[in-house]
Amino acid sequence: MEWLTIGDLANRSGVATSALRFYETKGLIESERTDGNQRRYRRAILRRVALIRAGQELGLSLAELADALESLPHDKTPSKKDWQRLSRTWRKRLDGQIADLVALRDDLSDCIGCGCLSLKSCAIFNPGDAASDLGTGPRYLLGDSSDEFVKS
Amino acid sequence: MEWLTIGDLANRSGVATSALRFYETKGLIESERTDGNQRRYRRAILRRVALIRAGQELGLSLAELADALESLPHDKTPSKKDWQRLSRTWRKRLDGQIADLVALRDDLSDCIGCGCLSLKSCAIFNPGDAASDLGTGPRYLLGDSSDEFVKS
DNA sequence: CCTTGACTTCAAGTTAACTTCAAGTTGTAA
DNA sequence: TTACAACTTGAAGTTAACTTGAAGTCAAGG
Repeated sequence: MEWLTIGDLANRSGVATSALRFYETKGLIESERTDGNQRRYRRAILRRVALIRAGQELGLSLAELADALESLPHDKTPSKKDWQRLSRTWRKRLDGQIADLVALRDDLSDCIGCGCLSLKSCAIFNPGDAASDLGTGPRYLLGDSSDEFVKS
Repeated sequence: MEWLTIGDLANRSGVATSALRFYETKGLIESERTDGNQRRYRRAILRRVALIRAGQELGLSLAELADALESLPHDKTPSKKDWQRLSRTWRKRLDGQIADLVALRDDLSDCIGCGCLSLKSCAIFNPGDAASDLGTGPRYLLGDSSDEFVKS
């Protein structure tokens, strides 16, 4: 089995054929065509698809992945260097994500203890250090006069 | 300032007025109306909105949040008990998320070391324990004859 | 040769979480 | 009382990552 059909690739990778075609339109993968215009894939494509799924699990968008995979050879298995460069970058990203979540958890733990009866003193209600990469506007939740608390 | 207009709330919470109206259609928040049909919010709404944003940062969908906030009083500040129940649930969720990411990182670290020249032995390429909550289909990436590796 | 499953393209549909727009109404400061 | 910002609703638009459907073509076994 020198070449894989799109069905073969779908079975082997666990990714739907529709998704594979979609990836191709996005420039994430490439294919050769038969005389009858059907896609045929080199076997190295399996690794590439695996990388895409792994990257997605990391939270990368397809656009970011397209970018990251740009630097890898399309036609053959990436070299050790290729892979190390990529995996080190991804590891840093993971470290960051973990750190953010741990910080959030610590804040939340404090909150459980404090009963969280004041917006002013509660870290959860007062981001600023939090992961604000998705935010649209300012997130200042302070400034309330405190008489609205203490109610339990 | 007994009642907040939607503009006030937007400024204080950092959430756009359009989003606040949207939250209302989703049943996440409530409002009274003036004679002229404009929304007026109790000040306790601030905490509720803050909770929504905090929950989103945790990765909860608005639907899940609507569910979680169901159990909290709409009209007044939640009691210490209310809050502790919620925050403990969320903390568990966070713990899980962190554990998943740490596992992924450890796998990735191994990969950096190994140069990752074999799909068969690499944990990243062989999920199964990985967070498969987003997946659509099976994810078996094994079963390649090994002659496609060792290339660097 | 013929059947049938696998393949092709392109357009439109899906979900989440909003935003934007249009057209009209309200609230308030001067 | 008048100007004008802020408010109202409902519909449509946005982005990501795909899926689904329609209508037609290819490949391989019998």
